[in-house]
Amino acid sequence: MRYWLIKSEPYKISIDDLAAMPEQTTAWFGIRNYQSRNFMRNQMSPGDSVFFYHSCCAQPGIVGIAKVTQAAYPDATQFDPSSRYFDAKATEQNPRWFNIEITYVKKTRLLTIKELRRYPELIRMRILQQGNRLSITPIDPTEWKFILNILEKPITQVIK
DNA sequence: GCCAACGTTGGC
DNA sequence: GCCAACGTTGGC
Repeated sequence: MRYWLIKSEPYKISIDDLAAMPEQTTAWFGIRNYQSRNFMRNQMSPGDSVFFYHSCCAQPGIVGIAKVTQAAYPDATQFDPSSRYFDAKATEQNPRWFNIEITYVKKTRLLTIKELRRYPELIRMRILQQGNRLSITPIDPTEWKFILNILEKPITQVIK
């Protein structure tokens, strides 16, 4: 049982989009970064918990919680020449890219990256490191609990 | 829109 | 296997 943070550009798939999907579930396809692929293929498994993060938008931050509901399998878009995620070097026998599936759990308040940076307990988070661009990052169990705790408190008690 | 940081590609 | 060039990410 592990913890993760997954970035999504809300104009592609927002937390509301995820909630509106059939079964509130989607394949997390289109990841074309080896480190993120390896996390999915080697480590992510059903039952893992996920912070859903909006990036590349006016207010980047954590917006909800999801869970992994399907272990990694080959990403179908790599075989589809009409897809922007097509990869000519991938074959059915030797797929290069994988996706897991995630399912909506709940929305949270917006916990912005700006706010995340204010907690010394979170300074080691990957997404807060300079230049970090990984769209899937592991979250330390201690950090997970810390963030959950922040999310449960009224905002007025958290921000000075 | 800018730009720093990083990953990937490809010539050698 | 090096490394320059290029493309992408993502906060601001």
